[in-house]
Amino acid sequence: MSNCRTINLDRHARIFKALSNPHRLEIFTILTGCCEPGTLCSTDKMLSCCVGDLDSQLSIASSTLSHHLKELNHAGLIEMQREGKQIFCSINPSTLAEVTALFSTRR
Amino acid sequence: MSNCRTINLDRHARIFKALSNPHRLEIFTILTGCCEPGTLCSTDKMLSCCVGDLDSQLSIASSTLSHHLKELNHAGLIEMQREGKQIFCSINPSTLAEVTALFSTRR
DNA sequence: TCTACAATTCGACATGTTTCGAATTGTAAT
DNA sequence: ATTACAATTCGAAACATGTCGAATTGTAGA
Repeated sequence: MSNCRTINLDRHARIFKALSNPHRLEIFTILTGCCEPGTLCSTDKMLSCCVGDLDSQLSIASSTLSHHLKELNHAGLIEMQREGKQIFCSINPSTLAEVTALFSTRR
Repeated sequence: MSNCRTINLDRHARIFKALSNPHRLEIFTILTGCCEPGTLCSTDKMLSCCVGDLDSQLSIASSTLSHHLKELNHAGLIEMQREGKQIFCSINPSTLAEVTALFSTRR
């Protein structure tokens, strides 16, 4: 029988928790380059930007931003890599695909 | 111009917060009748059940369950209606569609 | 090596969340 | 009315989260 429900429950809950804070959701939204549901806008915008770029858009302390980025990263939603003095953030496409699939199977 | 990002941010964050708790996510999963991502399983299962039905599957105090149901309800994810002594819960299809759309527009 | 810039870690505080048991409300049957 | 069942509300305790400023680490250039 085995409960197929409980297997990914904690993992998925962690992903949703990462998206449950308005600032983190905004970061996620900036990085996906997406605006309104139903629209594919800003297709030509950058899909990766450094921590400072995000900092200038968010009106929170940079230490707070750091904290949020770590949460998104630990949830597997974003990737971060250093380039010189800066650290660039981008969406982790496989996690995004996973969450998308999660919803597309529900009615 | 105008920031199209911030409009639904708080609302969507509230929805994700509702899904960020393993127990609430399990309730949501039970009510969608869905199991694993990528599969459309248990198509013939009930998509609505009463609070007691959920209670028997969750090993938490019924007062805690009540609390979680209220959160899901306030986030717009589920609907609840009394039938005699029982209260039946079901997925709110429009919110589910909204969240699904949210992800299907991101790359 | 000094300096400046980019970003993180640390400590502290206020606030919010999860959980329970006990008491309460609402509904229906005896 | 009384009883029994279904579910919620309440109050309290333990725990987690969001936020900041100050101090720290890491990187590159003068």
